[in-house]
Amino acid sequence: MNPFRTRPNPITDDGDGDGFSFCGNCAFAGVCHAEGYDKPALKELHCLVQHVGPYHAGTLLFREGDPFNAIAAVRSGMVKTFRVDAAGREQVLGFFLLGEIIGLDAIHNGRFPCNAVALDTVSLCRFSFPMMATLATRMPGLQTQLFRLLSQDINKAAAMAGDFSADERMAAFVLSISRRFANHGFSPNRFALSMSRTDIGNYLRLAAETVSRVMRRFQNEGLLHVDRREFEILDMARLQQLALPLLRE
Amino acid sequence: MNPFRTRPNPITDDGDGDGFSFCGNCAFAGVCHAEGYDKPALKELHCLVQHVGPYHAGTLLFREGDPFNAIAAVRSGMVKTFRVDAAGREQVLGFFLLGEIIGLDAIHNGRFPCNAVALDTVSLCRFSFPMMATLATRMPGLQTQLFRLLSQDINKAAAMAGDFSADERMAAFVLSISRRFANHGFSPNRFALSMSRTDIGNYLRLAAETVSRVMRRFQNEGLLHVDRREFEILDMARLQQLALPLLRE
DNA sequence: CGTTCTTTTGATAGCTCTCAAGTCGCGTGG
DNA sequence: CCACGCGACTTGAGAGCTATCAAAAGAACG
Repeated sequence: MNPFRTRPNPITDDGDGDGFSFCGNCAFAGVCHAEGYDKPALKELHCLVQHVGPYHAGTLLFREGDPFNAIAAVRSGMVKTFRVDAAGREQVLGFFLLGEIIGLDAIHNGRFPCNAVALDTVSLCRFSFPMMATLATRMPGLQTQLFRLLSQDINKAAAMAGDFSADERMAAFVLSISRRFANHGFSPNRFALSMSRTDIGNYLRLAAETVSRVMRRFQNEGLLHVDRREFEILDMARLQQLALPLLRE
Repeated sequence: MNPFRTRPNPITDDGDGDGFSFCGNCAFAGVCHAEGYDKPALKELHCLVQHVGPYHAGTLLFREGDPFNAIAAVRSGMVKTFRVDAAGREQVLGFFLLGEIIGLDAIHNGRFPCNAVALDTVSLCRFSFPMMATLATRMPGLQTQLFRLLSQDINKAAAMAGDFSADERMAAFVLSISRRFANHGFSPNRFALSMSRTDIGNYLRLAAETVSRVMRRFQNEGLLHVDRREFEILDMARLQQLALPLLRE
């Protein structure tokens, strides 16, 4: 049920004859390059990776309160993490794209503070966190990268906590997705999202109707073109200007 | 100027004949107890501590963009971290009380993403972060605690990012302060804050006037008594109920 | 080709902000 | 000791942004 608890598959090669190739997209790629692919420690890092999935859209990857054993990097697809409050309203904490790390917020209590669901077909790289922490002891670069990733998530969460207008939030959201796609060699101007308007709204703390209205206005003003869940950015500069209060990197 | 960059004082005993006594309030206290006070590694941890301060109210401890060298634990007083956006509006990221760790959000970029100011007379324990990371390599308990503290800050920031009413935010704020004081043996029902209404508003993403109005209503409803900056909680249960959507620990 | 979910669009209400004025506390100086 | 002045805080009135409610249009699914 919970792929973070089980060990469904042994490590499998991606089938392209190079077991390391997929790693170029991973948040730990920098560690690998810094250490050099030939070091024994790096082999250990790869040894504790488990490829899990694919999971189809809607699969619950873990549930709030589940014991925390592992973090995971997205190998393909998109993941949404969220909580449901007593009133039944859903709070989306984050969307996770290729290479991004899920589960860092679970370290604190040893339990996941949120649920995670696959938004489309998702494959993950699962890292046992106790093993990773032990390895980080002998691999300072890995420790540093873990600290950085954790620290980065603090900043991401803090950015969302500011009080910004619907326009600012929407612009920042579209830009953030654009940049994260671009980081992996995809077009920064055209991309498809897997989440619903409701998901976007719950993430941005806006009603789904407001998301729809802001998008409409952005289209009317020539900022972007939206066709269902496919986005095209038409005026990157103005989007950046709008998102300025919210984005800083 | 920036106490996080300089080394004003060598370690000094608190004057009570026990150099470790102040540590009971520190976020790293758990590490010390777990490791045992006699271990050499623990001595090293204490060796990299620098007592800095006191700083008087209003002193800028670091500034957005300053290079990051060290984290710090609050030894006495209260600290506010904040950013100022292009429009000149101040966003308060956090208030730091006795024993709480400042600067974890700076690891990511190697620069402080925010400013920090003393709200009253403040003393700190400064920890060189590079040295601490190195030490964490030989001291798994310290590494674990650092991971935990970072992860905790993600959750704190995420909690602030939800869309909650002014009442919920205010109740959660008062309760949070109360609990943090209580953790150090102070009364959970009576405490004095060092920050202004404006600071509270900028932290809770509310106008200062709204903070004032909510407090007035809380007083009228018998939830608490407020005299200038002194607070007394009169109905803990109802406050907790109000804060429920926001607080979870 | 109907069913269902998502998305859009419109009308209205509500929460909080903004602007403005007044009050209070406190330090300064007469 | 008291008057003054400044900053913090409170209180009120009105506006604005976004949420909510409602309904229709559109895509996806079998």
